[in-house]
Amino acid sequence: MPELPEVETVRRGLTDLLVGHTITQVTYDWAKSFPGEDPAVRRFVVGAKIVSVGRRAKVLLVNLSTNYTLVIHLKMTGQMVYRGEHGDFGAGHPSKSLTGQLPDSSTRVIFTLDNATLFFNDQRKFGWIKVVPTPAVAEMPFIASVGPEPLDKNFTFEVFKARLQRRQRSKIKTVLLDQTVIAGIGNIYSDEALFAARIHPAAPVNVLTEKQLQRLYTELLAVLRLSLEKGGSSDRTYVNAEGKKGSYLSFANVYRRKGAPCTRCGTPIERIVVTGRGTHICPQCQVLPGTDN
DNA sequence: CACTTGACCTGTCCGC
DNA sequence: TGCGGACAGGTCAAGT
Repeated sequence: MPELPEVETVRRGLTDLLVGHTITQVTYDWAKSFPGEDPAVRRFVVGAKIVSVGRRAKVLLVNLSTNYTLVIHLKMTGQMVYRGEHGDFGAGHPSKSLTGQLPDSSTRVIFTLDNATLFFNDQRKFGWIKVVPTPAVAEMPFIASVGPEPLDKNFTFEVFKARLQRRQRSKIKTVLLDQTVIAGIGNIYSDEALFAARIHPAAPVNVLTEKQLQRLYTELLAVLRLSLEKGGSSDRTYVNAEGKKGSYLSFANVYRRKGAPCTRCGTPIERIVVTGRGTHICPQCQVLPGTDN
């Protein structure tokens, strides 16, 4: 479930650890995870120096000196974990790491660097790495169609409102999860932002008042910023570039708290399904417009 | 076009 | 203890 705060945390970690270092070898054990047969790998990845690490929505962009980019999507269980040449610092901190000795059974791709090793682990194999000429990244369909970054300073309330207006009749949670509307929001932060703004996730956009939209905008940015500060959310498998968990979930009000008392009113949190997604609400604080309970 | 469902995968958890 | 099934949730493709 890496969403914007988790991917951004990984990006920052990789920037500190990788920039300036050279990829000397790449191995992989799952073809859908990495285009190992593509000649571009041998020509433009092996031997390349890492010049910067970027992010767009939930996608990591590792830019290489060859003017190629590793485009990485972690999907639900992907990890990019760095181990220095002195080896396994995760093992010394078992309570803070989800990864012990690497590689392990979830390791899909191994990047050998001049000074270290970088592991792409992905238990469920949904994630992927593509090798793309850097100027072509912007033309990749997902990148070309993705919405604005919510933590950019240009992302004002007016922009937020205008983006939502494209989907007036859709359920607000479904719209928040749509990457072409706003970049980087997934199940955790949509549930948390809607709770904080006291909006029912199944409410259609066009029934929301200006005041509710204002609250949603404010709370959405607040939960993203708080999570970034806490190093993201580690539900099951998420770890940062050093193999360590984030602590945001201990601040979550509804996500994965089914049955626990609402932090605002004490009512037990419920789990419902909205557009096929597990969704967490306080049935007291988040009332669907047009209903009385 | 808007919206929903299924596919992609594996590990965990729950009930019997 | 073992086993079946539900569940986790990001994105794309296919179906209604």
